This record gives sequence, C-alpha cells and structure tokens, in this order.
Amino acid sequence: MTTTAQDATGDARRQELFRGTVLAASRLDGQLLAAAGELARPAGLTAAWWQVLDAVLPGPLPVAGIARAMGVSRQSVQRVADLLVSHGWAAYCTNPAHRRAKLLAPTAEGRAAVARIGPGQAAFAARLSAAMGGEAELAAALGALRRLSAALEAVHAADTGKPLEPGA
Amino acid sequence: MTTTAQDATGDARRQELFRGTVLAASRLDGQLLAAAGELARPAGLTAAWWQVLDAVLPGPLPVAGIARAMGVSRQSVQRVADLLVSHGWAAYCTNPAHRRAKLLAPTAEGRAAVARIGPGQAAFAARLSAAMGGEAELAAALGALRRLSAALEAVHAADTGKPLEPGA
DNA sequence: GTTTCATTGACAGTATCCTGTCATTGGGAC
DNA sequence: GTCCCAATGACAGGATACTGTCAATGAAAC
Repeated sequence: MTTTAQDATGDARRQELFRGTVLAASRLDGQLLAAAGELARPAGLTAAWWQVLDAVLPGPLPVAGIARAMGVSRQSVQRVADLLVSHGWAAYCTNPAHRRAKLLAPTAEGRAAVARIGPGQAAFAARLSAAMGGEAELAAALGALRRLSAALEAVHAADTGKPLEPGA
Repeated sequence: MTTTAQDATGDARRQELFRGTVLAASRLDGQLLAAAGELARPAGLTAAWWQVLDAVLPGPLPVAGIARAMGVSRQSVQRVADLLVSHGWAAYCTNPAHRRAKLLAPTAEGRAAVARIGPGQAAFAARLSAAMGGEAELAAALGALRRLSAALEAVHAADTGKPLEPGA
C-alpha cells in the first residue's frame, strides 16, 4: 500500500482525483440521462424505457439478461419491462430454454418508436461530436469511461472476489 | 446539419457512439456511487450525504448553492441537508445576506465523520489509480469526463439558450 | 432418481432524485 | 416608495433503482 507518512501528499492528490471523478461522473450521467430523455420523449418513451427497448432490438432477451447487459439490477429492468409490455411497446415470448424466464421482445410499435428517435439522436450525436472537437475525441472519451469502469470493476473484484454488478 | 443521405453511415456511427456513452456513463456512475457508499458506510454516511457534507467543508453554503455546485436539484440537496442536520452531522446557520436561505455548515461530528472516511478513500483512490495504470491516466479520464460534461452543456445551451442544470 | 444449487421472477421496503406548485424573501425597475 | 421579478425554501407527487426475501424453475452433482 502507498499509505505511508511520506506519501501523504500523494494520498491527498489521489483523494481529490477520486472525489472529482465521483462528482464528474454523477453530473455526466445526469446530463446524458436528461439528454436521452428529451430525445426519447417525442416518441412517448423515457430514457430508461429506451435503454431497455434498445437492448432487445437485436434479439429477445430475458429480463435478467438485459439487467446483466446494462449493469443494473433485475428488478429495475423488470419494472420497466412490465411497463413497456403494458404500453404495447414490447411483449413477452415463451422461452424454450426456461419456462419462467420469458423473453422480452419489441413489438412493431416498439421498433417504430425507437426508429422515430433515430433522426433526433443522430442530430444530437453529431452536435455532441462537434462540441467535443470531433468523432475521435468523442470516441476517446467513451474509451476513458470504459477504462474507468473496468478499473473500478478490477479493484472491486480484488477486494471481494465478486463482480460489482448490483443485485448479483 | 450532417444528416444527409450521403452521411447515413456517419450518423449511424455517431448514434452508436452516443448510445455507448449513455450506457457507459450510467454504469460508471453506478459503480462509483456503490464504491463511495462502501467507503462512507463505516462512518455512518451514505454516498449522497458524504457529497453534501463534503461540499460545505470549505465553508458554509445555502442549500441552493450546494445544489448548483453539484449540478442537482435544490430539493435533493434540501432533503439530504435536513437529514444531515437531524443526525447532527451538520447545522443551519443564519445567513446575514438572506433571512430564509440559511447556511449549511458541518458540525464537529460531521467533520470527524468525513475525516474517518479519509484513509479508506485514500487507499481506494490509490488502488483505482493503479488499476488505471497510473495517476496520469486517472487524471486523463477525469479530464475526459469533464470535457464530455462541458460539451453536453454547450450543446444544450445552443439548443435552448438555457443552462442544463436541473431545477434551474 | 434424488438432492443440491444457481437462476429467475415476484413482492415489499427504502433511497435518491426529479417536476410542479406555492408562499416568502430580497433586490432592482419604475 | 411601490411594484415586479428572481431566488429560496416547503410541500406534494412521481420516476428510477437498490436491497432483502421468497417461491418456482432448470441444471448439475451424487
């Protein structure tokens, strides 16, 4: 460990770095959630609904599988999935591999709703890319996000030997 | 706008970039919140409480001011601030400049609680820094977070002419 | 075939944060 | 001095997500 008397200033510097990261990530998530919400609203969706619906566009998935893919708890996805189904955006299909774990699949209306978001999303993504100074910079920022996630995952795994995923 | 027929693949690429960013930011925020929560728990604090308490360590601030500094709504901070006061971690002081807008200040117990988190935070920050490959890499990632936030802010401001802060 | 365990869904409870609305306060416009 | 507006706090309501717990299901161990 580096927590020696000689390294007190290093500790303080890293603490500040960590606190700044927590703050920045919280702010960024809030901003992106708000932006996604505004993009999805004209289609009658919320940001969370969009995320779940988008996750099953490539193919049907069980609720728990969606949760794993998104890194959130099963219950959160379950709630949104039930809402999507009750609104007709998605439907549960029988799962040949598991009787209880029904597969969530988008309906035609669901696909149409996501498609309606497309143009606005493309325009916003283009503006964001431009504001970042180019696609390369945006891609680099995304890479940084993922490296941070991976590092956190690694640290947590080293601590507990368990993955960080909630509800796991 | 770049949304021409010729740039359809560019649109798709940027859309994917944007979706990936939303997903990664959400995941990262969740991970950092969980990590901060674990660090704060031994001191009897939650991640949200810690954030608010930490914001007033340098000096007393009104609730609305804390909210602005954190980029969240006044109501969220108000709720946490009331809880902090009711638990004795912080106290409201009279504000000479505004009778209603009392200033939130940490109590001695509050400062002690934050201080108790310090060592764990330093150790975790050191491990995170190591997992990122060094402090420089961690600092670079933080820079990327902030650039993304600033770009989102700029795009939103260009859209509405208003800052993105919630509850504003 | 039976037992055991992990996965999944369902439900209750809680934490966090947002929007909308209203009265109070303070400062600037007139 | 009066009026209007922005900022603030208080309150109600809703959205999102996590933990804990339980029963049902499927698969693996024996």
